[in-house]
Amino acid sequence: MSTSDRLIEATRELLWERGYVGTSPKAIQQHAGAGQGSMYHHFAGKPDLALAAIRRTAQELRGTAGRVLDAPGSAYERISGYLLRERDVLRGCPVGRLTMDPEVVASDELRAPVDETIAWLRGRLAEIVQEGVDRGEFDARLVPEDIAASIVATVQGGYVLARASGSTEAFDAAARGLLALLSPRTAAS
Amino acid sequence: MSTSDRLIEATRELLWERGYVGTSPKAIQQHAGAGQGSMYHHFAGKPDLALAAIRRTAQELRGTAGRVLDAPGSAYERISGYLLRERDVLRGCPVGRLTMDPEVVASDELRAPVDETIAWLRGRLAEIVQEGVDRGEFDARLVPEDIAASIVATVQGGYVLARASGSTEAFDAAARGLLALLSPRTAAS
DNA sequence: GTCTATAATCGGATAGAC
DNA sequence: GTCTATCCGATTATAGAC
Repeated sequence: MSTSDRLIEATRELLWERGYVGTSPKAIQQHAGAGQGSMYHHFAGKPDLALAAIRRTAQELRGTAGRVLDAPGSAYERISGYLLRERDVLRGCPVGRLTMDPEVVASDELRAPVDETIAWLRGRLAEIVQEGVDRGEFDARLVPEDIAASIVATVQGGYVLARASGSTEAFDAAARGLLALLSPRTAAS
Repeated sequence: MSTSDRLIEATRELLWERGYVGTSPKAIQQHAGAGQGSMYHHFAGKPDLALAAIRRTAQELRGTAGRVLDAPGSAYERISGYLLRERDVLRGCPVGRLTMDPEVVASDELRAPVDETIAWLRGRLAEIVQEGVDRGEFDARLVPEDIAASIVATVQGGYVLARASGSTEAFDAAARGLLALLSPRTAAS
């Protein structure tokens, strides 16, 4: 792995753990095993490095979520697969987390990959919900875009509940609750 | 308002806006119009002041949410009132936000009011869902604790979606989506 | 490409005068 | 109770040698 790569990876870790305001160039250099001169040779500064790290994290999330959502199965099964997929719940979402960072939100450049990733996820889930409606799995009165937003919000909020309590239990409860509401069996009661 | 109060209020604002790691004693003093000596006379330091601020914010949230949840009406109406109540969506939740702060989560003392507030909210919502089940408003197979977690997660995650896109639209979509799934009319399809 | 030196400002306080 | 002085390390770089 090149020095540049190690710097990006270290930044990804620290952004996930401590956010943008909580991450210093010095900490990045120590994690990457690189000196100051090295870091400023490869990147213009903290924002530049953060942008590279955020883009890579966003790309990775898209890949991981995409694979789950493209899996075979009914709409309900794929949504269930997304909600219940293995996660490092107590670490939170490496992308969603950035929305709580004042400097990320204040910068159009830093926020863009976050916005695009979440917009893509909502869009992909809306397509799947639409398929479910078309196949008669879900009530036709449901608005796919709204349900998609609820699904993504449940996951993002699930992280908040879990971190508040220090336990993954709340995340799982929120996911189960949403799935019960979405379940063809329950809804057809 | 006393100097002590002004310090707490300034800290509340800054914690909401920038989080714990992003808030410096100097910034607090400037916002409060107080000198350093003044701040360190009233509080032992940044963690002490933050604790007072977080407790006050938690208390206020409990009051506001409690009033909405204690309102008259069916279970669905009260949940709907909670989800759709007026909020400063793009600022996010002043309590939930703290769960993304590494130093808050690392401190049992600072995390406690956050944990208690969210646990209380989940409990109160679970009671309301249970009432809805008892009255036949909701499917009896629903697990009230799980649905309550989904409701709180939808709100907390709604803030994330809204801040990612820079628009309140996503929050509203997530709330509508969950309400549609919860709606006696839709569920009875 | 990487290293060390230097620097201005901030962070988070303590000490003591008033 | 509030103010000013002082302190030491961290932050976020830039400059120039190697």
